[in-house]
Amino acid sequence: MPKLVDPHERRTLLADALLRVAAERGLMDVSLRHVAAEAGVTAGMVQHYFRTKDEMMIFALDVVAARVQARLEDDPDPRRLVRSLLVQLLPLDADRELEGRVAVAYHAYAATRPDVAARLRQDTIGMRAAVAERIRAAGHPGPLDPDVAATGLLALVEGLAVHVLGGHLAPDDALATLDAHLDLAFGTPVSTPPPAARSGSRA
Amino acid sequence: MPKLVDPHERRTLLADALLRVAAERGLMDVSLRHVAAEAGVTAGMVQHYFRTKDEMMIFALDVVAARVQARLEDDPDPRRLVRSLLVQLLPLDADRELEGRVAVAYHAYAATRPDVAARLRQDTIGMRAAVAERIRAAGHPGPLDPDVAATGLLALVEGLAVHVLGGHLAPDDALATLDAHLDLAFGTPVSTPPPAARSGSRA
DNA sequence: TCCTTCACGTTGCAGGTGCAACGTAACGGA
DNA sequence: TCCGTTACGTTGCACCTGCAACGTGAAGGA
Repeated sequence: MPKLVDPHERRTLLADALLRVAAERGLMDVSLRHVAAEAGVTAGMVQHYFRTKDEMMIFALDVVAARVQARLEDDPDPRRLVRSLLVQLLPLDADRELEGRVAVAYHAYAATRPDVAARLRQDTIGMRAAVAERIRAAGHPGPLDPDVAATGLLALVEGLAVHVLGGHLAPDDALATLDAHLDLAFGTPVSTPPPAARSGSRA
Repeated sequence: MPKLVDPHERRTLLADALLRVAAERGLMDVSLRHVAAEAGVTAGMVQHYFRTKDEMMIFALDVVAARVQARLEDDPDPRRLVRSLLVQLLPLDADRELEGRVAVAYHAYAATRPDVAARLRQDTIGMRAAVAERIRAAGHPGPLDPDVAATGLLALVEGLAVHVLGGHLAPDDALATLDAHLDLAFGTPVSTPPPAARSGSRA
């Protein structure tokens, strides 16, 4: 065998280019040629590593899912673990913002591609179960059923992410909202720092 | 002047066709020709009523916003009003499911079109202010600051809608989650009906 | 009756799309 | 040294895209 190239590395390189294009110009602008240009390679090479465009899109989704998973460091404290899991789904820094834009784009994309939808669903359901389990493990039952609380937290971060990405909400407010709901989910006393100047009437 | 045609009616007809295409096949499949075919007219007529594709997209967004607004009936009870506002953002029936798919698609689209983003932002901020005001009007302070609660509720329904649309969550569970959080926001006793069989391990 | 004005329909174009087919250079085992 | 395999690069094709340009029929005021 010649050339000895790690295919997975190449595919990951291309997936990164795709994610950059998707985040900056939207999924509608993701084409073989744009991805190739972004990666600095020819369109032919992209075709060499992905037989079809859909295959490339799904691989890119796998890449981000794996990275989110990898960023999770084990924490003995259930609430801290859940919080770190949820916080990294919010677009609080430049990297998460890119991933957030990609996520929104993929949710729209999933509406027409059943296999993409299945992939997203699997991730969501897994996280929900994990969150519910940690809430139960925490021991202090709050006002919410753990399953309801987990469902709510997952949906909440999803919505907060969308609102922050759209510029509807300041990142700090998103974080404060998340923490307040974490308090409720974990049955700890609510300690909402006074919201800065959130009025809603000045726009 | 000949032919006497109501332009707004025609544009709305085309916008409806666009919304159907967007909901069923995704925003990537929204093209002048597809919209025209869905509406049963020629592409030339579409061009006659919208000088550019973007103009058509934004008009369609205005149409749904106006409809959501129009469906709101005044209710003296703050909580009932907020609930009816939020419930209609969930894809609980076929019509709302179409609108939900459109909304997700537009959120992705807004990432690249600043004017679309501005339109969405305006709606979100308006609703947030309205919800916060009603929570305050209700009188029984709950565990959450009204602004935080309003922000949370809006983000929650956004996320719940995404999860229901993706098949990650059953509509009933979404509704139960919303009601539980409404209880918290309005400071009323939590009355979560026992969740049916929400396990998360059966998918 | 004419003739302007509106409401479309038709045609065409330059560019982009996914993808198949084919070419080729280089490495490594035989 | 030969030769098969791998890793690309190149070319081409059928199709779709938004949009401009132009054509046409009818309605209604003059």
